[in-house]
Amino acid sequence: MALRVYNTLTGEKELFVPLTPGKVGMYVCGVTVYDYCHIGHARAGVVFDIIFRYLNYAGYDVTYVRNYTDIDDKIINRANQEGTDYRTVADRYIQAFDEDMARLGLARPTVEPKATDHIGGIIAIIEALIAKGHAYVSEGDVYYAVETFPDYLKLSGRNLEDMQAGARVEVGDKKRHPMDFALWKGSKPGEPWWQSPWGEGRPGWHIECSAMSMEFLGKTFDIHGGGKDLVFPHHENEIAQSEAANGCQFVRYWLHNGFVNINAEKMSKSLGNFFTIREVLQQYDPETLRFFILSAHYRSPIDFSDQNLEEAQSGLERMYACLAALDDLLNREPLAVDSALPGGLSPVALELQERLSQFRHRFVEAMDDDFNAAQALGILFETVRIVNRFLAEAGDVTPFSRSLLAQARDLFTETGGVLGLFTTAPALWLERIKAGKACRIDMSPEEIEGLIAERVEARRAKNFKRGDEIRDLLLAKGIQLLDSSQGTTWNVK
RNA sequence: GGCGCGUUAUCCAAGAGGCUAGGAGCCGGUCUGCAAAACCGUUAACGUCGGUUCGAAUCCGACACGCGCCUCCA
Repeated sequence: MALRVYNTLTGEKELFVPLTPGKVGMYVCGVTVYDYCHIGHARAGVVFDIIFRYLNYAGYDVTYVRNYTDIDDKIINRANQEGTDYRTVADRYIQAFDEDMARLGLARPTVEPKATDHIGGIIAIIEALIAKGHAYVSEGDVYYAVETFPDYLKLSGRNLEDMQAGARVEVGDKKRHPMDFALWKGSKPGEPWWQSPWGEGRPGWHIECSAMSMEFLGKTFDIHGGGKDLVFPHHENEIAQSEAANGCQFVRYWLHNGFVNINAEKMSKSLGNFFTIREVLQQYDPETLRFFILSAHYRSPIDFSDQNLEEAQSGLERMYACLAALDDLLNREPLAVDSALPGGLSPVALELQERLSQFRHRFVEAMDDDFNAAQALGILFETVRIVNRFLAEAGDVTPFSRSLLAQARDLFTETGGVLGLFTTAPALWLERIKAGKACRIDMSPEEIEGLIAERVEARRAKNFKRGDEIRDLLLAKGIQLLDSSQGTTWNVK
């Protein structure tokens, strides 16, 4: 099997063939830095993170570019509101973005360019477009003339007439066609500006991505990604700019991730139904959020809700608990005698051996099918079950069973590396989850320990009534007692 | 209005002509003084109506419902 990806441009899954064998150039639209990132940004970040990781895993030498758009109307507006300058606003939210993405465990892209560091490249493309008759100057602004580019709207599969039918496009005097868009905007007093052949001004939205992708990846490159909402107008306009300026294909494979929904509706600023990443991370572990995102295919919509996050956490806990059990066992000394001759293996051991031998192949098959992480997680879960079964049956550890379990552990580490999971020592992670939940109760650990001690006494005296009373009392406060042969511990439900 | 996507069991969610997806839950078991937790086992589904086919969740058509883009958006 080979990697197949869904290409928005053709509307089909296609065999992935890079421009240069063994190498991949990938550009993903980052963010406009004027506010904190929300869960939608988290999804886009995580989705393209695992695409990046998987391409690396598959042996490609990947150049991954993810930009910051650090000059834009919204940034200027924000700066004006605060009585500061655009640079202060942009730098603040670049830093916030970096913090959020780091917490989500994203690998750093190869390059993370800023639009304002590429004004020269931007101006060069605009000049080329004007020279070729695709753009025109109008009162200090420069506009792209969409009618000069026959392929316009090929990505979103529309045509100019349909777009205008129900369109809410203002017909400005400055534009020749209502769909024309700004490449360069003349600056008003007090606004940031750069010197250009058309006077003082700043780039429009879209052109920065054409400039930065060309700078780092060339005129034609393999993968361009972003959220579905960028298909029109952003990516459509990028195509128009780059292909008209360079006279060659811009991007070979267009990949777009689906939205994050709240109650089956798109999360968006205008609807006011969004959660920032930092808000959510106050309540949920970052890896839980990542796991939640990976539990659905990247192109499908995903519904953000407490129930779904709780379920994600349960699932991830199940995996981590298995890993913790594995680690625990692997840290023990195996028996010297190797009783388990292959012919004498138990059915469970045989099944585990069989599963492990297929594991990598099945994982790759899932990921090769348009990065189907949800299916890959299913394979991990199946392996967890068989490992648990083996663990429950295995008495003493023999060198042979130990090698099987070590193999399982290595496979989890390997595939976890692709999915960005299992980055924490399992016992530590489980402990952290427990501690996080403990913050929600209104009882001190001392009080709890005191009651547990009383209950131990009562049970020793066969006063089960009192013992159960204490148990119920604690449970009512969300504290769950865990009795074991080693004694009683507790956690928060 | 134009263009596109989706509908899988109680819930979340893969799959895309014949092959156990998976998770959470329910139920049963192991454990326990009884429970809980943990682990194991188990259950059930393809929106409606037609069509193609030996065979349809899967392909085709119609319909219903939901959603998205067409304004800034990941």
